[in-house]
Amino acid sequence: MTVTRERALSASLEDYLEAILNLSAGSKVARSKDIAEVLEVSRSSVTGALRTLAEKQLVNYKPYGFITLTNQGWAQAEKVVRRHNIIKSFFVSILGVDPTTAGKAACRAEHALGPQIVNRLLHFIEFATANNNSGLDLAKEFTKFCENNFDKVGPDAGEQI
Amino acid sequence: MTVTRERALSASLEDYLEAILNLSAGSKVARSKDIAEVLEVSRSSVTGALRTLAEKQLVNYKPYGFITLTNQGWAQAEKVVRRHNIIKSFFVSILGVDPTTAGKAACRAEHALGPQIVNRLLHFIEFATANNNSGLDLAKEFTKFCENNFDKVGPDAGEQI
DNA sequence: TAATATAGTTAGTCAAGGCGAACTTTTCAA
DNA sequence: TTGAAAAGTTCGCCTTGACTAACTATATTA
Repeated sequence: MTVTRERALSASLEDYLEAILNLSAGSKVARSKDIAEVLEVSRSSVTGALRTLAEKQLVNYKPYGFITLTNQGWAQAEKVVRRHNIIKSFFVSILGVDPTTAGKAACRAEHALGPQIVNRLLHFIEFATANNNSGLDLAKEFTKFCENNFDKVGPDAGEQI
Repeated sequence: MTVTRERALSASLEDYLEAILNLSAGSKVARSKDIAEVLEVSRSSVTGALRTLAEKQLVNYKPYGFITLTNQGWAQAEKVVRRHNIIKSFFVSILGVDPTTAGKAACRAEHALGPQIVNRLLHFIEFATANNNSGLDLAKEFTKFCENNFDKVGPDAGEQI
């Protein structure tokens, strides 16, 4: 049996994969320039990352050619996106954080939280939804609780962390 | 008014500060060797980090001398520790994650989650506690929910993220 | 107190991941 | 169809943060 040693991707490379997947989904083709724009990185940095990802067989890439994800790369990218969505969803729908802040935080946290915790977050969302259906809206209760106890002076007043 | 431009600390430097605070709290003095041990890093890396932190006036450091936190460094370190504890606490007491996994994840996530979200997590813990007192034990309910829906085959079976 | 073990530092190296400037390819409009 | 403009690449450089090996300072103990 041939074992391909695949080391865990760095946060940075995961970001590139994620961006490529998102761009591919949107417009069918991921252009180097757009990746740079999305990740707020120079075009030359993108080239470097693409070379690395190609070495790892995660993207099909030849200079001046099209950029596509390999099957392996697609799978990896989907995992990242999935993690991202679960985390963001938790922030928004349970914690009541605004989508923009939640998205940015998810971007960073998606590289920090392992499968067990992400799974638990997912379950928790499901739990809240189930509870919601059976009468208790957890998110709403929490929001009310925050309003009563912390938000008296205004939205998110008194942040001192 | 003199403004000291203090750039945000890198994750790595935050880790050093945190380790120094924890060691100081435990044994009154943080030794270079112990920092290396805690962070699983070479002694020379510690020296390098201490030099950087000293430049930023966050530690009092002279070669071969004692290592202590400045007031500023102490304040920063406490923020990091506070963030860490809130996040870990959420993982353990709400999500029901084991303390070891939770601690490691908190270590990584504490650099990724901003004040708003950490605050919300803290509030959520308080919310759960308040609810707990008034009859509904959220954490217990969630655990039950997980057991009923996901843990049928064993603890954390079916992790596919 | 001298010898040695331990702690700490220095110097040199490396890899990752960024950048800008200059160059090459491709595209598109006149 | 040709010549700019846009897109992409290459090159050289920088920073961060880690490492090892070799050195120096401090502590300990016989």
